[in-house]
Amino acid sequence: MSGSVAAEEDPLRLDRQVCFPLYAATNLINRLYTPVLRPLRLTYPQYLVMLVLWEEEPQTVGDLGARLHLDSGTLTPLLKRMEAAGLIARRRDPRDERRVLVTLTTDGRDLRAKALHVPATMGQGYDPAGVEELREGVSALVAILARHDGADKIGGDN
Amino acid sequence: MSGSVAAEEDPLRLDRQVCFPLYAATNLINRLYTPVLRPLRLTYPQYLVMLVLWEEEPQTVGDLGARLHLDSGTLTPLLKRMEAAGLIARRRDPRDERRVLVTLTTDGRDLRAKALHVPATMGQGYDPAGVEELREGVSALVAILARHDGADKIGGDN
DNA sequence: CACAACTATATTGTGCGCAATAGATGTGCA
DNA sequence: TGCACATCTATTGCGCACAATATAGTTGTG
Repeated sequence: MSGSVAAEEDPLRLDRQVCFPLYAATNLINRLYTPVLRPLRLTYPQYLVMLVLWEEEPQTVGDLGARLHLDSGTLTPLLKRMEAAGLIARRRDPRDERRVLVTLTTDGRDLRAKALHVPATMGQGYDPAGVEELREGVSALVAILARHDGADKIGGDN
Repeated sequence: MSGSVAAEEDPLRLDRQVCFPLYAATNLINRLYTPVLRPLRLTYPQYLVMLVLWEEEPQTVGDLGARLHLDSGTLTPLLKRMEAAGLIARRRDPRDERRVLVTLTTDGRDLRAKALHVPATMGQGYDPAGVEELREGVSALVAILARHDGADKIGGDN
């Protein structure tokens, strides 16, 4: 290769990437959640929707998308599967027929009790302080990324 | 909600989750990479495969999977698309016909020059020290998660 | 040599995730 | 009032991501 020291700073090396560990961690976490969520008959994204609905009800598809950073192309079929599973109900908002209100069924509300152990089960064996630090760091990144997401439709350089 | 102070420590609150910001960041990043990688005719996972191959060649499907934490169910069709795009070649290892060796084509090697700007483009506007700190934190998490991943097939408690 | 156990990749089926687009409803403004 | 424009959800097409399974190849043991 080149003899220059600066050439050693190869920006394309996999272990220089920030995004790759995030990508890998997400895949690995998803894989670890799967067996824990299987008894609840939930996938990880469905679990996230339940977390949001357990906090507040009803929510529109747009509300859920804003909270989870997902769009209708992802949420509509996912919510239909959850509706078919009897966890939620979907109906048009009579005050604004463009909106779809998502509410929990009794089964959906009852499922919360069975989910209470999930965070503890998943968090087992990790240093709580380290995890909290990581959560804050990644959350800050999400806040920045979310500002850029879709921003180019409007302003430009925010 | 409840009057109890302990009840406020709801483990199911979305903003208590560590995994959700990781999930959201990954989706947001993927969305931001898409327009940058489009001129290279690469998706983000395909870009990761190219990063690995630009570092070393040839690699088996298993090598790529170990490096990226993906299995053949994901890689096989992805690699076939990259082969159809003329970026890589796949052939059975004559020394061990079970293995498939993945190599770059000339086009694949040449693409590296066009990819050199990608890290700088994506990293624009971020504090390098903060990014590096985050990278180390998430990488450490990946290392831990990877130990658990598939470990239950063998030992049990690592 | 036989043959069971193991390894590596491929296939199948399901569920995201998103860009692009469509279609229906609401809003503002002349 | 009428009509352009914006908003909200749904649909389509494609590419992951993975569990479960299948298939082909290799190795170890007798």
